[in-house]
Amino acid sequence: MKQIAESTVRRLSLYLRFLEDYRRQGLETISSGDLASLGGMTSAQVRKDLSFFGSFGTRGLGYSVNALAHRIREILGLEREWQVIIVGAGKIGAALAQYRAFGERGFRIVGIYDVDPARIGVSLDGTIVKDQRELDADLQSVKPDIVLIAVPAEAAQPLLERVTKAGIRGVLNFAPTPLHAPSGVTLRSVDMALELELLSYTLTSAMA
Amino acid sequence: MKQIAESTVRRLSLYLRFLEDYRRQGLETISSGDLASLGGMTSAQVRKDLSFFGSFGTRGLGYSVNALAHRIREILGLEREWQVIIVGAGKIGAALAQYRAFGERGFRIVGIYDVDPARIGVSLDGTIVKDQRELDADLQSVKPDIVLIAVPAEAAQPLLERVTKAGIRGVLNFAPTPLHAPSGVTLRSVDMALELELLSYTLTSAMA
DNA sequence: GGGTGCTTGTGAATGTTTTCACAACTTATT
DNA sequence: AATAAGTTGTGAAAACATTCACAAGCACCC
Repeated sequence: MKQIAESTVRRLSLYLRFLEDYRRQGLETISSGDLASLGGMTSAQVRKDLSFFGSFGTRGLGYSVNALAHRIREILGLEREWQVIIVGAGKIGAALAQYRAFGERGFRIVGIYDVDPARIGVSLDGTIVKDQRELDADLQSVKPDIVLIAVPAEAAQPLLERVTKAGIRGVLNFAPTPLHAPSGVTLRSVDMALELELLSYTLTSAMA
Repeated sequence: MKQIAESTVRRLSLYLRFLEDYRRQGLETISSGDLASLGGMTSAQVRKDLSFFGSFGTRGLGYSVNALAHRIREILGLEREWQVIIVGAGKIGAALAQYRAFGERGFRIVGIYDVDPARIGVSLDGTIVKDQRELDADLQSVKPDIVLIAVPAEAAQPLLERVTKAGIRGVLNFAPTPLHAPSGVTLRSVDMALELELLSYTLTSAMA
């Protein structure tokens, strides 16, 4: 299949949330215009996004809320469960461990690791923090799908190399530093400081 | 000035980090090629990004590390201090309160608020969590520049309306829900669940 | 069963971002 | 002073993403 733009996939995730809202409200159909006004985009954009994956709607009527939600979940790979481990049990790691939105989407936290003896053994939302020396063995035995990096910036790149050598293919990095992953590994970064800088830029430009 | 693409500004933030690394290493000049290989982009991209804001380099030599870093800090609005408050003192709010990377960039946390009596009065990284009923008064007196939203999803939109009515122009939202801001307000969202879904999509497509 | 109103799906047009490619300029060298 | 090596800045081209605009299709009603 042709390469789909990240912006399209990002919107697909939003559509899914709106569909789930609609379902909770007991509504059975939704139009591209409804989705667009919820998400602040145009209806043409919604239809074009969906058209990359097929034709799911009914002309004159719109989309079946259930059918479209199911199809988007399939596209995004959310019909399965993903095994996730967190490395770093500081404040950010702890926040991730108890983050409800992950579990609701099928991301199951199966392990948390740290190097600090003061953190090892502590329970974070029901999961005991393990010694990071057990990480390699656990990567072999548990074979998680995704690793969340929540360690200090300087420890992030070595950790990335360690987990990719162990066969991990998906990494979400929360350390505020750009990382380089080998090809075949999908790396995304959530950089909160950078987001704040973007805000700073926009506020500064708006004032000038 | 012409509208600058968000992707360009995002890269500018990255360049600034690389420049700071270079400065720490005592290097005085850097080429677009150096910046590009650090950030995984092309040298033409780097030069084009910078060209939107002027000509800062010397042909044959490259860019002065100090001068370029200073200029990017100016562009991003990082030469001043920003007063930031956090609403929501749960795990995410607490993680944000102690996040070192904010302070290093001139974002100063001047208040944290929550509605939960169990959290009010607690010190988070030196700042005492205040009762959210004091928020409106403090917005008037402290006049912070930026609000970080770290409340549950269902409380996020009402809170956004409350702070924008009080004159807040910049908001960074961490609740996993799309928000709608009035025009004139800059809203950005960090949606960790959505990032994981993007990862899920890429991993799923790569397998197929 | 035909008409009306609404909504999709999609080529074409437009707008935006990235990449290319090279003249122009700087420094270093002989 | 002339040459060589290196790097910027930038128009033009290419690639990519969004918006337009409308034929096609479906549901509902009379």
